[in-house]
Amino acid sequence: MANAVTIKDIARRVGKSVTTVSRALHGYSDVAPETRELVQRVAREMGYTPNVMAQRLQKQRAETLGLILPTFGPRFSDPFFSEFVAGVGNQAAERGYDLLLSTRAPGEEEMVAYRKAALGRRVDGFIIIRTRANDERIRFLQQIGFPFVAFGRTADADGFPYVDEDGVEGMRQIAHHLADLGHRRIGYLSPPLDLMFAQHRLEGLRRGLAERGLALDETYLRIGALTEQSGYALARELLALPSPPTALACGNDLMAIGAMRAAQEQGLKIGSDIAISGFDDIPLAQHTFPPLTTVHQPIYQIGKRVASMLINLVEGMPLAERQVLLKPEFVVRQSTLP
Amino acid sequence: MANAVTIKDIARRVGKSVTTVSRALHGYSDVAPETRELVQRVAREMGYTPNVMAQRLQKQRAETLGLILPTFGPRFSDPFFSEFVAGVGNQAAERGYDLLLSTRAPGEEEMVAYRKAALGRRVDGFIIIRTRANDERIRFLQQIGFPFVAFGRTADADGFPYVDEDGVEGMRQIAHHLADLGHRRIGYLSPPLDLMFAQHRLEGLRRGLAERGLALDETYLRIGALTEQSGYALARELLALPSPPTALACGNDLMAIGAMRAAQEQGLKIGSDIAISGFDDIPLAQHTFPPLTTVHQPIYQIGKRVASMLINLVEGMPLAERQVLLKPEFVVRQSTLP
DNA sequence: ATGCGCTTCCAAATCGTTTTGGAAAAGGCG
DNA sequence: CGCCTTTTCCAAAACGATTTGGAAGCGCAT
Repeated sequence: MANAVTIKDIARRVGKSVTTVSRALHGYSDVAPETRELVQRVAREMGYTPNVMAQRLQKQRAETLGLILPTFGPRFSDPFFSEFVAGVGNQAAERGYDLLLSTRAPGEEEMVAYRKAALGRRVDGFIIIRTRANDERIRFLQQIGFPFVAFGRTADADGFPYVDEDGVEGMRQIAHHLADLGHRRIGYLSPPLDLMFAQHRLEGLRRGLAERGLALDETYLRIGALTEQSGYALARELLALPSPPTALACGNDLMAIGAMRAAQEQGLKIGSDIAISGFDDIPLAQHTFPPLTTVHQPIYQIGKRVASMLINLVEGMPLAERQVLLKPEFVVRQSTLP
Repeated sequence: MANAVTIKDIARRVGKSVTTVSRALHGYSDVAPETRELVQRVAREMGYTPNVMAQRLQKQRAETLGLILPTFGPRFSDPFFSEFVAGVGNQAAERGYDLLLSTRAPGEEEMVAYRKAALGRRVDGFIIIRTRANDERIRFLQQIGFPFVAFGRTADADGFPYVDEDGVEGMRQIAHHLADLGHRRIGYLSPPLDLMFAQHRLEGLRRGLAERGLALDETYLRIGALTEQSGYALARELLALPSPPTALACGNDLMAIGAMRAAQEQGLKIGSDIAISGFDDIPLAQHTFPPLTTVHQPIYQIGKRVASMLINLVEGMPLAERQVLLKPEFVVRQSTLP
């Protein structure tokens, strides 16, 4: 690795001070046009690239956004995350920011990671995802006054900036859909209820059913992890009941995929024998057999939007909207149709 | 955001020089035990956290690994990547490194991203994934002598450090498996052949079939993207042939999932009417219906390993093995069994 | 008293930028 | 010529840490 060209090298080469070189490179008006061009030419010739650490130290900004994915266990592979990360990353890049990524299971170590990154000024702000009803991460960042934008809300309607999709509304539509198809025994596989979106979706289901004069039968309610594995196991339980549900709503697409397998293993024809729905509309949802009825979340766009808001926040620009609640888009596919 | 505590503040508080404080905090032997303890106590009390940018500037190290995911289009969601990223990220964290993540479509902009991150010393080294037969990224990094470790190889067996799984061997086993089941009309959906692993897998298939006295019928060979979408479209083409294949090997699991849907839409029973295999063994492969026969890649472990090698490289430690070729593990599930 | 070796400390340089607060030179004008 | 502006430049400070190269103080042997 050849030794890097610094601004000092350029200064020596063109016979000017480092100040002048720096200002020339940034197009300040107090440097003569010829000097500016000379400096810029020489800089290009010498292959100068600014040392980012030095710039950051001086500017007192990390030009970096932090994103810590809450994951459990190594075999983590939520398609949801990759798309969100892509959105955040691209938006960040567009505005000259880096993306610092970690994965950490919720808990002690997770908080250490936040503390270190925030207090060591490794990042200028955080993006929080998978908000919890009572979210320690958010509490910490609020307490030290560190910038962040959340994808999701918390239980106490605090004033922090967020983007979220209206999960109540989304699941309400699924409830209507299933009820209108004539289903009366409707099961629900819920993600853990400390996750805020899980509460919203459950509430949406309840409300939607109530609006059709139905109530959620608690024997058909199961709570598990956000994985195919868990969806599979819980669906098997429900299908083994003496009078099993005829429709199965799932808290996310991954659980729905697991549920589909469970149903297919029992020889059920999905759509006609049993209706199954998901939530999120991951790319895969179009490619299950049959394709999955679900609620779309424009997750890539949300990633971009959250990143953009955070950068505005960090740079002290005004936020057009501090709190964004997106209308969900219900997508009917064959998995709920006879 | 309260103003940060610096080493200077501590120095003033304990009435010592910054040198002493710095050395006390790092446990140097030339500071009196009482001083050391005093300094450390005060540092804790004042909530001191070192400013990472300053440390990095001084140490001339970014303590950061770079990973640029090559992706096409926004709707990117390869479960493969998320797991790899988790492996890299966790290993990096364990050894005190950050992970700088971007996504960029192969091409001009991608190279700009590499150039900027490398020459601006934003990162200490790169992890290269999805190696191309003729890989510009690798050529560039070799040329400037910048540390990197690849997941995958290139066409010219250059001496750079890598970890890879033996795709030839993996696909050979699939070929044997399908041939031994009696299949004679075997189709193959290949990823683009500029991807090195696609070449290996195709070669493996050819070799495996040859070892059973068979040849790959070129009319059954289709090349497309690494997505369900593409697998679906190509499988439909093959199934529409006058005498369609009875087995379909796919270059990765995502393509296989698309192919499964195409087959199921035609009313074929997967396993008995048509055999379908994938490659990678993403978590989802266990949860398709029927579960997918595939070749396992310990992708999380590979991520950890690659990161670990890169850190060793960056820190000038010796590499136990510079080039690692893993034996693949063939996983038979129901998608190829009658 | 002198010299030597420890222990403990620190001023100053360094990393590579940006910014501050002038200063010198050049040109215009009475 | 003397004065005022404008243009063009730069020395030095700053960002927050680490490292280098001593120096001071002390006890002990000579």
